[in-house]
Amino acid sequence: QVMLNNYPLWAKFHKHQTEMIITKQGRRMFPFLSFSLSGLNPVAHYSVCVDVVLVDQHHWRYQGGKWVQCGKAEGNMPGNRLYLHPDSPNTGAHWMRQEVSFGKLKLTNNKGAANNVGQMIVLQSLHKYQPRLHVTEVKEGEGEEGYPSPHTHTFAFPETQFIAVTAYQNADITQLKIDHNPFAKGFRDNFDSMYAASEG
Amino acid sequence: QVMLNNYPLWAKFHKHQTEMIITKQGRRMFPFLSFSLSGLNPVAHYSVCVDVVLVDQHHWRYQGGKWVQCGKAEGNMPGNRLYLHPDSPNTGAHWMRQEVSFGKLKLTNNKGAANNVGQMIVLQSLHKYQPRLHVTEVKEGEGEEGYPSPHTHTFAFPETQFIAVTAYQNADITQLKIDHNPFAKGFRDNFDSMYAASEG
DNA sequence: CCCTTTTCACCTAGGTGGTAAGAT
DNA sequence: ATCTTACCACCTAGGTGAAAAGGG
Repeated sequence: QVMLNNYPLWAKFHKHQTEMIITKQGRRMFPFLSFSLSGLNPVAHYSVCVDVVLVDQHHWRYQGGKWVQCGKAEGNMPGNRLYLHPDSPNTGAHWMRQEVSFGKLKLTNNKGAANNVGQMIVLQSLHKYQPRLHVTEVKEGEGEEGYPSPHTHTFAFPETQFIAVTAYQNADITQLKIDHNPFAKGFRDNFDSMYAASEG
Repeated sequence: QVMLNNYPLWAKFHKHQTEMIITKQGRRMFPFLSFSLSGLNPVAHYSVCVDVVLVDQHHWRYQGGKWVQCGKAEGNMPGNRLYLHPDSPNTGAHWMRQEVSFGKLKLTNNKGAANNVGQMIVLQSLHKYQPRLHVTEVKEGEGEEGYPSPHTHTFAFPETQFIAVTAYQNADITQLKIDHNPFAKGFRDNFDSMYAASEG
């Protein structure tokens, strides 16, 4: 009923333990979440959103080339952890017509950014997280859009788990980002050598 | 109840008879439509949209430095002329909180683009148009969003009238666009001379 | 002849990781 | 010592009018 798009890429990152940068002004995820939905009622209305929850109750530290647990996580986290898909609410037909992507979702460590509800997800650095997809049927007149209600279906793909960081720890992850994120093209080795080769 | 933002700029263009470029792939308006709404019920739901209607039934031609009428307009125009604000539907509080802008609205002469409903407004070159703002209270469960219903309020500002063109006719209009549209900065005279002056 | 389309250099706007400085 | 922030060069993505080419 729900498929994770770009699964092979997610799997490559997951094999090395995915890291996602968080900044004060907010940083996009890469890879970003994208799903294909099916089995909805084409004429019913749904809201679709993503939230991000702690996988465990530990700090993590990158030490000797490995991620290791280290002490307890801090108490209740302040800040928003829910991101409503900008198309919400919309019909089942709309959600099934094309992939449902969260390319503009941003992660931040700025607790004050909780004001921008629906803009950024507030996380804590060096904690491990699991993004989840929620598909909620909205019966018109049932209060505000978006927040998971009794009629919500929730989906979580372990391949999308990540550790929030303020700087990359594992060089393998850095290289995967550089190789696959178009905005990091400036850091690709092959980029210069393409032209260097054609000059000889 | 509705105010046209950036009125002084619109007035400057209007004094010279505003022109708006239309292209196959769609061209943004400049200036773009932006309104401030007040007097709505903060908890009621509204859809907000813009449409563009013919001002008269004539072709226009730019001749001898003046716009002159010239023959009858063509019959019924095919294609979409309605642009739903991307935030629609939303609460009165939302619409009143900040200006309601249509900066991404695009104008086209491509009749086949009528597929992209809500993306582009299809117009005919060398005809004079009046954009209109529609604010529709949406009672939940009343069919689809957006199209003006019996409970719609409509507003039209004569200062926003324009003639659709595929290339600018009046050099005064071209200069106003260059002077005020940030994306046309490359054509501003002052741009190079700023540096030239500081070299002496 | 008049109008439209295509292509271009030049911009705005903003997403990358690297790096060095700052904070604890 | 470890983690965070600010700034940077370098990229993607796409909005400008000019000018030349295309079309009826």
